Amino acid sequence: MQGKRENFSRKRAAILAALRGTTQHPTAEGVFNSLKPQYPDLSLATVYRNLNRLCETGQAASLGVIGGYERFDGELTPHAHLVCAGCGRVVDVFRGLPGQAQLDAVSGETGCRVQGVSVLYTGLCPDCIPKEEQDGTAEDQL
Amino acid sequence: MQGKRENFSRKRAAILAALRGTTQHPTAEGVFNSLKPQYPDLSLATVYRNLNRLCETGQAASLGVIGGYERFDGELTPHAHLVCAGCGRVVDVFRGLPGQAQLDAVSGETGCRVQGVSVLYTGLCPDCIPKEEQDGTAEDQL
DNA sequence: ATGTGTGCAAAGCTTTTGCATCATC
DNA sequence: GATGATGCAAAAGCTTTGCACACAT
Repeated sequence: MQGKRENFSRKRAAILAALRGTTQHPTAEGVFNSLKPQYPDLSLATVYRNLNRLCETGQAASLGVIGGYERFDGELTPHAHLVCAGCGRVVDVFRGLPGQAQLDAVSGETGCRVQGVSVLYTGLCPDCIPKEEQDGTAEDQL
Repeated sequence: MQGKRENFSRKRAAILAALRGTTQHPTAEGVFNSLKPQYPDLSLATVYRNLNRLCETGQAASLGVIGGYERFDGELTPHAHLVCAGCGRVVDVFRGLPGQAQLDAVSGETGCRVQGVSVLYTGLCPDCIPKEEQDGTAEDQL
């Protein structure tokens, strides 16, 4: 009642803010956990509902299912991602996207109208490279 | 008794053959359905088990989860894919992969050791382009 | 005989949904 | 009051797993 409209849903705004405030590409449960302290009555269903809604309205994006969980992203600039095989972390990659020439090549090869691309690299993040180099100690750390 | 070993598992061989004999990137259930007539006692669990095993042993590949289902591929040549937004079909794309220069750029930008890439285009296949152009009739055909 | 592969059914897990309630305007 | 958002719990849906039995060498 401050004269300003409450932004419709405080929790939806918080979910979007949580997404924008991290580069971790969290899962629904990750978002839920990060918000739970501040919103003790938050429900996982609400997080799912709003995450989907934010994606539909173009305010957020989904990376798709990685390792069994759908991961979400608040960064709207076109970019690729790299999943670390060691720790599962997902890092942003701004240089690994196909250029217009490649999109044209795809159109030409397939006869399809290309609308978008999603590029997912696999590799080892800087933290996990040394672990891998020592030996096979880097099996399963979260 | 033919002197030759039975290839260990006839059903596993059939599953791999089914994968290699199509460019449809089927789901587990798709493989199951295509083999069921010939192997009436085939179980979906067997398909899942062998599909996973074939991927682990490098004889097949997984495209990841697309539209809720994991899709599999018997084509081992590195290539990208395009998912048609109209009909859901997945078509092979052999020209849309990042080159070594891009991989190096990713390494340089992120400090990660790049091991692989998976590229997924979105668009409209030749069959669905006209449908889209007429009007919005192309909502939900399988 | 021994080790694998398989069918069946149950369990697992993430995500969605129904419904009653609560908040917002 | 009407519309939209939420919590809770149940349902849904794909995939995995346990176990007993069958098959291959």
